Amino acid sequence: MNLLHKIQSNILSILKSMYADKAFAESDIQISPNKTQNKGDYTVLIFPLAKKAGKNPTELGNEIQSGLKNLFPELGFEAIGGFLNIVMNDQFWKDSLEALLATDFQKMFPENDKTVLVEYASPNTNKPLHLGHIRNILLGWSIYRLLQRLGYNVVKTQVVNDRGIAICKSMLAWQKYGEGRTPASEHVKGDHFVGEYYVLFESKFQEEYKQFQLTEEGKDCFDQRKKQEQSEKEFFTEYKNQYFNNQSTLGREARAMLLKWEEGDPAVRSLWSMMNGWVLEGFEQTYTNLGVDFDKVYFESETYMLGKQIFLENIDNGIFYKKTDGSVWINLENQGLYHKLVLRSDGTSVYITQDTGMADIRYEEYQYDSCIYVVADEQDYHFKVLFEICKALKAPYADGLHHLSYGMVELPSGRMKSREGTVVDADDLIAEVINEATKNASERNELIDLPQEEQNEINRKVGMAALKYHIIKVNPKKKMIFDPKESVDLQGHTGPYIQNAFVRISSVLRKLESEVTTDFIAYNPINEDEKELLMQLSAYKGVISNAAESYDPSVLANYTYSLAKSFHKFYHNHSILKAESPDAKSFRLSLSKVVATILADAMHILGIEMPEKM
RNA sequence: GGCUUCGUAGCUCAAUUGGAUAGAGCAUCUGACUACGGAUCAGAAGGUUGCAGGUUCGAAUCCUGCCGAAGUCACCA
Repeated sequence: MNLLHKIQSNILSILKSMYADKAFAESDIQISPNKTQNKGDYTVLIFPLAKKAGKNPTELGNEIQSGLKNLFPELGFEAIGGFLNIVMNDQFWKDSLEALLATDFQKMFPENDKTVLVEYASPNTNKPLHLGHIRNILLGWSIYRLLQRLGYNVVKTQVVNDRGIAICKSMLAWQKYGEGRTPASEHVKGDHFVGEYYVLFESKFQEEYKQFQLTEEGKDCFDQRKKQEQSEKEFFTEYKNQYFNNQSTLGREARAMLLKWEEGDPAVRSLWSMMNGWVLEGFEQTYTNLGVDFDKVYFESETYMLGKQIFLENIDNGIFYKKTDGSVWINLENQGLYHKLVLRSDGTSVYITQDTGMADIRYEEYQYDSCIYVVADEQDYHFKVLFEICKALKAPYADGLHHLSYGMVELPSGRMKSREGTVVDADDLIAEVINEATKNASERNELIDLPQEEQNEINRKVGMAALKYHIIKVNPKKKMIFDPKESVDLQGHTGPYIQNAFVRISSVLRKLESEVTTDFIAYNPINEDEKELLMQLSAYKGVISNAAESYDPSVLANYTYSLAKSFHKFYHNHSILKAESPDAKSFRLSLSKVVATILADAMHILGIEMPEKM
């Protein structure tokens, strides 16, 4: 048993013997690292215990202290106010290091037979991926790795929105103006190629709309429908969707195409599958660059009609109700929500219909215990409704559904808007950070002797670490302000800073002629920097479970930085290879090895690779 | 307007889930390579944790009320 744990259970026995009637439990006794200037490595919080015992904290602290002094004469204790500080001895630190050396971090947690689905990415096939997708993807990926580490069987899925009016817009634009061009003929990545036609459609539509505004019809429209005090500009901005749906030629053509698609028209279907193929190929390349993949991909074109049946079957039993116009609803007022439409009056489905059906077929396929939807917080309400619907249906998976809601990514100038062209493209960003890393590498001379291919690989790892770490270090719940300038930073609280700690250790280990041994019995005293490292290393397991259980990879990211920081400090203050004694050398080498192992492991969970040199 | 979330250094983020003197990085200023990699280290400066109450041994964290920001409340996705 670990010494800390032993102290904890002895405090419990002391309390039990003194206050037999109070029912103390081990969980009442909180021991945390001491971060103050006061003497002591760890601190026992006396206040909660004093409250339960009905005793003055100072007195109780002294009582516990004298009890522990007898049991652990080799340790130091100091009771200050409501805190009891403990000074560990060198043996404790050496035992900690040996325990760490013996740990297989891959197997810290026992396997369990539970299955978790993680849904992330989920793009539309009319535009390339952007910065928002990157945050989503990095979150999904690290949650997958975290839960996997906790012993779950994790299935990575995405739902591709590959149908609907938006998709038809780019198809129509290509048909009208594409002149047979392809991604191959233009040497453009498929998703960007199709995205250009989506943008082209929008601009052609805007042209048409502007023309319309100058016609008699347009002017009449403004005069008849404008609200009081509304300017022409304001009116037409607001009226745009109505114009698209009721008057626009392009709008009519796009809707006609959607209708043909739904009827299964062979020409439209083949155009559709060709263009979607281009986009998906482009996505695949971006996923590869981001280092992520999926076990199962669902296409909305195959699932959008699901769910309808479920609602129709549950009208008679009163879960859903039908209005006179034929639309189907559910009343969620008792859950603090509103009435929600689940089927249109014409019998077609809405988004929530499809999501309900999706939850169902996935359950049939995987019998999952839990399903995590990684989706931005603008859809919080949607998921509340969805989960309540599943509960109302008494679905066996209803209690396992979880929305991992994350804040949207904004630029220093505000929210990204495709109309204003302020969307940060994923591929561009990736290229930029790698470029920046390459530029930086060429300014120093560490890689100069390596083959070009190897240099490229290292620069890629460093650039991607900068980008990924910059995003994943922020608490998912919070919206984040993404400054492109800061994202390519390679110094300070960044991914490359952490990689550099690993690189330094790798470099030290390379210089070593013999194996690292664990002969450090005679090493003392353990210095403060070493203690600091050992405390952090011992906390690793707790950090992992904390991050996984709160669905928050940023916990792990920040831990990794703090560990790297402690290492840099240690490295600066103490010589490893030229340590004062063989035992000191072997202690520091062992310590460094564990630091490298944990840094690499933690970063791996976050989807960040470690180079040996940089 | 209803509901939800968020306001911490000039900027971007932390704070062991209610614990001791609120910590990092960037930017600014100063110092450290004849040390195992300076993408590093040490230091200075920077704060009424939006405001006002309350709860208690103790509050950035919990409660109430204001102020401010964002999201959402579609027969959109």
